[in-house]
Amino acid sequence: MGGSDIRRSMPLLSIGSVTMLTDLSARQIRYYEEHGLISPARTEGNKRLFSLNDIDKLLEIKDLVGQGVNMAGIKQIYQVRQQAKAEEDSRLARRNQKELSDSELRKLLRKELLQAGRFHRNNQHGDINRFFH
DNA sequence: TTTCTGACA
DNA sequence: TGTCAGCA
Repeated sequence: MGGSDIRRSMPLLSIGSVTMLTDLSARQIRYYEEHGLISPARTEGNKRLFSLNDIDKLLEIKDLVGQGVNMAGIKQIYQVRQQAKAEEDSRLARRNQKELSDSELRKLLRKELLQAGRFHRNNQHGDINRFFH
């Protein structure tokens, strides 16, 4: 995820601009929104504002439709896509949690070793802390 | 003028 | 999906 995602999700295009950019009809664009394929922002006057991400998505949909894929098919594709996304997220979450656990473990080990060292005389071989971050 | 929602001779 | 109505 780049830091420029905010720019690509910035709402700025009217439906008129989107029809010119995608060559899709306003009817189609609204239809795809009805089916949850896109979620453009709204102005105070309830006008739709599309982002560059929306444009990309609409172009993908246009391709799929061009390949003869119907609404049900397109929905399935996005369903699978978001499911894979969710699994990836939880995978990363588990990894991050393990890293945190390792960090806690290292902290604990250092404490134990330092305490054990106090039973001997001053570290004649240098600071045991050199083994830690 | 453009966009919005709803409906269908 | 197109298109028209009636609003804002």
